[in-house]
Amino acid sequence: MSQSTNRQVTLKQVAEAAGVSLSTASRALSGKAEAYRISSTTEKSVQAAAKKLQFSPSLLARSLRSQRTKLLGMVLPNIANPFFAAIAREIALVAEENAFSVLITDSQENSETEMQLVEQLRARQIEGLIVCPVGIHNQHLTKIAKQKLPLVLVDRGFDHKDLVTVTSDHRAGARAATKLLLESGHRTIGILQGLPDTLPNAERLAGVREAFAQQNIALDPTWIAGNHFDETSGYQAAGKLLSEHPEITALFAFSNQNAMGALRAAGELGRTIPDDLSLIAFDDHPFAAYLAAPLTSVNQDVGQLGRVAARLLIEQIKTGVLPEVKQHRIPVQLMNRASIMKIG
Amino acid sequence: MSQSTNRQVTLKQVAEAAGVSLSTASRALSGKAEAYRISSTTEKSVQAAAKKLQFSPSLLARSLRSQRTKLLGMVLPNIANPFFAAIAREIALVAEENAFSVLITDSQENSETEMQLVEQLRARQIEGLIVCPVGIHNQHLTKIAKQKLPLVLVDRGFDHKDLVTVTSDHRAGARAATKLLLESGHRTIGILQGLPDTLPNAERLAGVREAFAQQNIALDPTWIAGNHFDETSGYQAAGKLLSEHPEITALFAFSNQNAMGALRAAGELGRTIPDDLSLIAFDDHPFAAYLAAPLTSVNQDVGQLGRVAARLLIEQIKTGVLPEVKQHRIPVQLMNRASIMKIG
DNA sequence: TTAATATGCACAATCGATTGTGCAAAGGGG
DNA sequence: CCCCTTTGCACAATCGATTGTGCATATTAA
Repeated sequence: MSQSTNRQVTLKQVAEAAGVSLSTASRALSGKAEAYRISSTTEKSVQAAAKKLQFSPSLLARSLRSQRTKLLGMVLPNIANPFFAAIAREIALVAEENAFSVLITDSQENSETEMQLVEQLRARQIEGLIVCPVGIHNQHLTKIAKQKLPLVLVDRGFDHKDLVTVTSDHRAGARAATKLLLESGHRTIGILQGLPDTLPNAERLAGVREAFAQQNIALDPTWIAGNHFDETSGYQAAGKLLSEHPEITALFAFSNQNAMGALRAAGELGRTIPDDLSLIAFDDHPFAAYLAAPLTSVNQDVGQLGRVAARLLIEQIKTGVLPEVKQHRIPVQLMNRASIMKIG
Repeated sequence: MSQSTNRQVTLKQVAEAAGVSLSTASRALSGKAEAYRISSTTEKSVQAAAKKLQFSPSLLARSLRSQRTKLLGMVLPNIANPFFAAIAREIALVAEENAFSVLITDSQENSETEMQLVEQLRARQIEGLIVCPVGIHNQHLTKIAKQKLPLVLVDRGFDHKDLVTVTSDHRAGARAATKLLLESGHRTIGILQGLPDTLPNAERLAGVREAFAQQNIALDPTWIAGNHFDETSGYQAAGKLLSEHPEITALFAFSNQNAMGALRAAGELGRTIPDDLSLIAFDDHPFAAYLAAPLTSVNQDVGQLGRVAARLLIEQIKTGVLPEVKQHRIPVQLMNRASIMKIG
């Protein structure tokens, strides 16, 4: 007897099968029998009917009535990027534990698209929103926050005190990485930066500058190149820096994709790592240890990044109030492998 | 004048602001003015009111009434795996183009979890479902299909004629990879397999056997080891094979994670690639070209995998009928790099 | 035996939209 | 000038659940 009903089983059918009213059926199934004085006989017969009919309540209807969708929205610049994918995963898992579902969307690193996606998600009555912003504009996000929709920013934040934000400690990471290069004797260091004007990029640059300042060494602004966190930018910036400044002995890539581009450029220019060129990167990567020169990198704790963000959001939804601490910095870890050579 | 209303703007408010009834407002905003003989004066005043109030219709209410949620469900074994993340991305983008949103969930490679997630998604009244099955059980999926919920399987399918499935041509890929090893002179080849009893694994094994048979060479079953597509399985299987069969000159890893494990094991056993050991892997990877020995691999077309699946699903939803062709095989590509050494 | 309380459940409103139908007022033909 | 058609819009049901309230019947107390 295979049942191939297309149509959903509704509460009404369950109620009829059990010979009770809609309201009684609803209460019997949602554990409110006692509170509404439904006899346990009735309660059980409703439950039996529900089981027999394989009743599964429409979350759509429930959400409309209760004004609670148990839906979370998420906007990422690129789902396929392992870094964001890992964050998405943690968030999805924490959400699942709390009976939330997650609508995951991809802004394609485009601020316009990001805004549209945010609006679409709002139209779906999400209860909370997690965004890894492209990082250029933020009016649409402050607007969301003003309208009291719980919001958490991850990875890329803004210099905005009221927005709940979870980021890695970009500055400390960049400082540590730069310090390592300087202590290894490097004096001319090329910086492959990501998207300018974003907070992570600015903070990483600040970290670099701090490390230089601490050692009383000058940082030449022309050693900085790049305009995106992607492979192409890394490739072009590395090519430019290495040809314009042959004296460069080390590169600091601001993302693992930038590092990939640098590897490609270095290969084409005949410079092998670490012998002819040292390389350090922000963002660890599963394969980093197996590269021709195992890549020394600043490891972001993506798991923690995602979990903290998810918890902050869900807490906000449950309590209805903003967390006291708005800015959360997750420590990073320097993975010292073998892509840096001591010189001098 | 910053408006910080928490409450949603509803159609009712728009109707009142424009001085018309709910039904008129609805029709004026959904382009049905002409069909229902709403004067263009009225139409415009409603639209103006909607704009002024920043009205955005509740998709929840609309969905309940129209029985169309514009929601897709997706279940992946591991969102953080770049392979699945890339598929997810393509699907999300195609969905977006067609005004669908996607609920993405993570089964954690667990068949039980997968079934639960499928049920949860159904409760949300999704209009279609894409699953990359863990691959062990399929009753819950055939049941879905029987109930006429559009369903597409990606990557891992089942030997089930009625389920719409999009997979890489595992068999041809494995055959090509094996053929390459054999033609390079390797005769003792270790196979690092993935999850046994799954279709991709079975098909890849079949491809391996075909290649051996074509060259009239015997394949010793004890050369096959491994029980998962993850790094640990690759590590353990490689360790086992290399110690039990020191005569092995080449490994064929059935996933890039298996390959990572193999790299680790080989490193610990002091065998360098490709000099002391050749390696080929299923699944390309962004970093594969930069490994110590640039990894020769069978490249799956993840973009195509995702796009074809998404289109098949949406087509199914729109037309209401199953596609004529149910089994779709996406060609794979052999990326010949430098992890294989010719011998003999 | 009667009034007061407790028990058990149904009625109906509601969430926010969509849509079939009905009823006025305006316009046109004879 | 009257009847009929068209124009323009409102009323009310509906999707599938949740929930406040009200009304019987059963039980207990006096």
